[in-house]
Amino acid sequence: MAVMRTGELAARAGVNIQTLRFYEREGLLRAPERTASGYRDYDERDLERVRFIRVCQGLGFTLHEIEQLTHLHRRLRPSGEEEHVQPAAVSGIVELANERLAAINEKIRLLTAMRAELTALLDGLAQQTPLCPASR
Amino acid sequence: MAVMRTGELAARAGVNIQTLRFYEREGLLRAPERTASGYRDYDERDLERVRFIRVCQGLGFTLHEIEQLTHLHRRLRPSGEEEHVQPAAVSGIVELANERLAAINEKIRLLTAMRAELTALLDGLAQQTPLCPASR
DNA sequence: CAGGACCCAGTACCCAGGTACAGGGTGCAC
DNA sequence: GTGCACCCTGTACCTGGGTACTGGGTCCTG
Repeated sequence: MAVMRTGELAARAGVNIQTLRFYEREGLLRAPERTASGYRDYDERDLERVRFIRVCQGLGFTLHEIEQLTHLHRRLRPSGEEEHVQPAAVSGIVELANERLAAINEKIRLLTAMRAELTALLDGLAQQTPLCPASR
Repeated sequence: MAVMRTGELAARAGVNIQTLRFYEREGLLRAPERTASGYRDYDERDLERVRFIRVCQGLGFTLHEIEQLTHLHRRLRPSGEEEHVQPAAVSGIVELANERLAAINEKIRLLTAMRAELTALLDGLAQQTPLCPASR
């Protein structure tokens, strides 16, 4: 099970094969299992991961920030009881999470303002342009 | 009036002087007036412009997209009557504007989802961690 | 009128994030 | 048992977006 080779993952995620190897080298993507002959064997979670990376990039996060963000998810995720977060590390994690949250909120704020402005401009144009395009 | 040289603009916008010249070369920033001795002379609008560019970059737009976005603003702006938009060009502009608007909405959607997820994770952690950090 | 803080153009360089190429090994269909 | 589509590692290269360096001019202050 879980048979997905680089070519397929690349195609489904819409990235270049070389990009996957690049992400792996950079530590953004886990090193997957290998078949007996050394072929990488990915699963659906890897696909989700690559898509997540691309979405984040489109939102203006750097690869480094994306790594941090993922790290956060891993540390905060309630993944059963075994890997309970040590209290000592909590405050640092929460701090980082709040920082990231603030960055996200700021982006939303700026985008919302941009949207409002662009919408207003379009509305203004609609008013200025007569409904019947032939008139005058 | 309107005396602001490269050094001041760069400092106020928080960018390198070379970056301003780069933006000018790339057509993102208008070529400003020059003093008799050839010094660039910027005004407040240029400062706004540079800040806008940086904000957009932080939101994941490329310089090319930012150029388009600005172009849109210039074409749509109700800047008095003299520069009335020709009906022929309207449909293309509106189309581009709607495209940009869709991109903005998508970014907002994705960021909002990320925020929700991160917030949920933090809430989960708060519950899992007892209020009194010393207990157990 | 000299010195330091600024500006100019031109060109070379740098970093992040990929992308391509070379030289070789699988795997399976015919 | 060979052809073709795929995979491997390693290394070189490319693009976007800057940044630095060189060799010179300006402007103001002491």
